Amino acid sequence: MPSDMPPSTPDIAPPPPPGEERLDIFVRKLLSHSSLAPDDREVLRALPYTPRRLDAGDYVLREGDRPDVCPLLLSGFAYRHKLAADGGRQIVALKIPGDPLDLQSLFLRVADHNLQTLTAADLAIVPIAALEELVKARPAIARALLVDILVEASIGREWLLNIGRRNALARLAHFLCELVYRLHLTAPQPLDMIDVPITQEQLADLLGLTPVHINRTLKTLEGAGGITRRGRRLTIGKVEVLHGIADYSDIYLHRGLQTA
Amino acid sequence: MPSDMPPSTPDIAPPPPPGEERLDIFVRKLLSHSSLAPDDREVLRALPYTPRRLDAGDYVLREGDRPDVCPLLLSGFAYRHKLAADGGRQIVALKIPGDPLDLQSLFLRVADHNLQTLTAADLAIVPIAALEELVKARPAIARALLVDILVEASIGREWLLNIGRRNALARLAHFLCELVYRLHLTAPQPLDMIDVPITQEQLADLLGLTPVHINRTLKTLEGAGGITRRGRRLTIGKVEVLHGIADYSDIYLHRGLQTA
DNA sequence: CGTGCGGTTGATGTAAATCAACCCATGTGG
DNA sequence: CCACATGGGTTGATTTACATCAACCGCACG
Repeated sequence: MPSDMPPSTPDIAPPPPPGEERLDIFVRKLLSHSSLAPDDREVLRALPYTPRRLDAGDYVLREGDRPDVCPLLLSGFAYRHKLAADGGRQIVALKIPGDPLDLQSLFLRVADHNLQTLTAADLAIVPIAALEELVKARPAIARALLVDILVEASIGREWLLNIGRRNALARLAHFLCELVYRLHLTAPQPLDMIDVPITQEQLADLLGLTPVHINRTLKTLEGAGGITRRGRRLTIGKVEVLHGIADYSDIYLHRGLQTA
Repeated sequence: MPSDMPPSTPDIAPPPPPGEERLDIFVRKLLSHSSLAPDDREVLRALPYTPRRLDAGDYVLREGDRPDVCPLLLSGFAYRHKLAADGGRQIVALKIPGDPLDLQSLFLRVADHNLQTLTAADLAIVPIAALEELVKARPAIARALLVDILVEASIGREWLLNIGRRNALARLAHFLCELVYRLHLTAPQPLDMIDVPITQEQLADLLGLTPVHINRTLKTLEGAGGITRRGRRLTIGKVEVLHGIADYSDIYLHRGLQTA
């Protein structure tokens, strides 16, 4: 049953790094917006956890759950989503490698949304007690985790603008831009040709559109040179092109040591 | 210049309570989602602040600002908004009496959105130092403030669902429902006939629609019995009607002592 | 007593939804 | 190894919810 080649969605996750450095990507994510002293980083990397491998589409958390652990996303993608009464679905957040998946459950009793993997994914399940201890003992770490929460909220506000006020083409380009920039946060090397392992239906749920319309919009975006597609594979081409179409500015990501 | 009768928008704010109990509504807001010991409440109520009266439409904060104080909203309404390149505007949060307006600036250096009053409003400007001291000395207060941030984020996710996946009528009804419930948090008495002091253009920017379409949607919502209008005055009638139209559930508000 | 902002209304336009096929790759079971 | 099922993806025809454009109205206030 545990297979390195998950069936449906192509596994874009890089192979899990060897040995004891697996939480490093999480630390790098925090460093993208907060500064942490070397010993703080060390303590974070030494957090106890149990690894967990999920297939594409597995649920991490369901609305109404009362979770008691804190999962970190080490590889693969995941997303939060909510359902309307008529069956409509809205993806309200996309999580990438390095992101903590459920900090809020440390403080809110019941989950207000669903959390599902987009691709096969590796999680690190951290016991809450360990995290709480760190938060108590290490103000800088507590602050970094809080900033991470605030940045996710800021991204949510930008999504509201995107969905509420931009047309399909700009919406799509904006999302792809954001994806490039966010992936760049934990991957210092230049990221030009990014493979986006997302289905057209998922893109639709993410952007408040229809799969059919996503299909057509992808085509015109390809015509404009922003992306290239071969079969089911969507890769980002010229980020500058997306920029122009998307009216993109990344201050809302609060990159760099933006901590006040 | 300081006048008790602001010019343009009708002042829905109740007259500021007398004497030293002005921060009480802020404490009640926190108590709506967190439990605080009597002495914690007392300390909060005793926070130092300078009162500030704003007219409708005044800016509290602009995108790019580096604020160094923490304003609380004691009376009146305010909202956060972001602008698109084509001039489109999206309101991304509505703040009601009792809400802290800018906790995030304690932790993020630059503001990622604009913050503007909707009506005339009374603020309490709390020096950051005082708040930081409380947060350090009182874990329960720190936790309550964090939960407040998390609940706002949860509301933002619900707005994404609302704007991304519901039609104009449901969207409008959902927003009005939320408003009733949130006002109820700090006002224990039953709230049936609520006056909503919001312009149709602002409603449009809030829901990702056009003023014209808001106008027509209001008319059909009135026809359905959800609201009543006399001239420029919009008041909420039957909340149950709105419920039915809006597909509303309030778990996302995390009411009650939901702290984990 | 104008002036202006916000509201109202109708006519028209259009971006995106819906409906309905059909295609193609992959996986599966006979 | 083929038959078939399945889940995306693609494409065209049609519909529709909402936007846009353009008046006009009416209260508030200066």
